[in-house]
Amino acid sequence: MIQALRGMKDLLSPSSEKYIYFVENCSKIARNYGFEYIETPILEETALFKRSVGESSDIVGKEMYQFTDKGGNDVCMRPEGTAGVVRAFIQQKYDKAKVQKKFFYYGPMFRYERPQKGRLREFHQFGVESFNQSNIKEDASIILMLKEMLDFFGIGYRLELNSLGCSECMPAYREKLVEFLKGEDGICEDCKRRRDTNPIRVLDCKNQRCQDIYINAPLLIDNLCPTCRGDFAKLKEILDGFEVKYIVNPKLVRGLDYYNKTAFEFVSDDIGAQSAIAGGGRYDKLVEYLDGKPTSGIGFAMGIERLMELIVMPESKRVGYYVGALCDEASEPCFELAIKMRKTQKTALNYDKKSLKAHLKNADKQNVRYCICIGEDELAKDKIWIKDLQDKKERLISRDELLG
RNA sequence: GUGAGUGUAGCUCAGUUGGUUAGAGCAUCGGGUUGUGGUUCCGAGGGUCGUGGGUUCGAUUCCCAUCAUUCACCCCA
Repeated sequence: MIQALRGMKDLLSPSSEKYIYFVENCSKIARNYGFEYIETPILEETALFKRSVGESSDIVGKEMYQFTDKGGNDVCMRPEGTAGVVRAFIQQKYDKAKVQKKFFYYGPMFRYERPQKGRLREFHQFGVESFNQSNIKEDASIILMLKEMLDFFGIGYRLELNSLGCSECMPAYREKLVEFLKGEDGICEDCKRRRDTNPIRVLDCKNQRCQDIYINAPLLIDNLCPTCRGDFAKLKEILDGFEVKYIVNPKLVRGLDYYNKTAFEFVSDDIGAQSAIAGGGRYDKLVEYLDGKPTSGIGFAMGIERLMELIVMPESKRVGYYVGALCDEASEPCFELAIKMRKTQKTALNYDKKSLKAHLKNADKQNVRYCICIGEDELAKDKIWIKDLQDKKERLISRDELLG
């Protein structure tokens, strides 16, 4: 038997219904905030991700679905959504036009990882990107929008906030941290490796011994330049004004290299170890890295599979019709009737002649509102038997009455 | 990539101290006298006990390998 590849899942009802419910409602909210739908290719040149996500990240280092296509191009299946949107932004020359643009997207992402709870090789994200909005109010409104989405679905979460600094303050801090780490030999092997590749990452190491050591580590939040410090204070002020609860986590780092300044993460305690349900932040240098004109950017992405674990669908009401024949002679009329009804109504049709009991059972199982049956009596009277499964009333009506 | 756990019916699982016809619940289908559902009662179908090898008179059970899957580390949404 051929089965789906490891870490790849088919999406069937009821999960598929939940997926649509999720993206439709998120899309609606995003549109209210002025975002427009964008779709970018799943396959992109490998260089795009190497330069945006960053070669130091594990995503690029070892998790990408990378291969050479038949034309000899080095290509990748996208591991995240931002890079492609930024590429499209530049390709449309919006950077040169200096226009403000807001996009939302959703779709599959690919990372070659070992699957576990909340982590698949093909997974789906819903994300937004906003360009040319350097005002800190945009950071705030994006967080407010994300909060609104999660609140809509009744999802519980914790919001963590940090500032990663900018090109003014970050490099100096990084050196300070590396200096601190040089004197600490008690840290774990992973942290020793990170010390060279991506020192900021040591701060969110899960090893308790490391964390004990890092209590004394310098924190970026204490080393911000005046602009970053001011913006971060302003952001907190706005969020306070809207009564958004958050905690400042000075050890929050984002996994992708392109982030600076505002960084945030929405975390849930109810879905296992992979607890980040949404994450994002500012990336004011990314457009330049990708050969565009200097353009600020900010966005976030949500892990749809992780969110779907937390969403409870509203109870579905009985809707539509079920049509079934009680005798062989009625099967043609039933077929024709159903086809006509389908022009205006959701109509389930059973091709087989069955007992009334069996049809009612089927109709009930399919959660339709009305069960229609045609048998010898109905054919003789040229009427249609219809029962409302909700209020249990039944009657005989004419064809025209039903279709009209 | 590392570690641990699990593979028995469509699903969730029981069971076999190694021995004849491997069980339950749910789901499916049929029926409970002549055409009435979602909560009933009765019945039926459905399993080469993940795959390959080894030990044994005999393996679904013990051993090894392999594959799949789950969880955790790593990483990240």
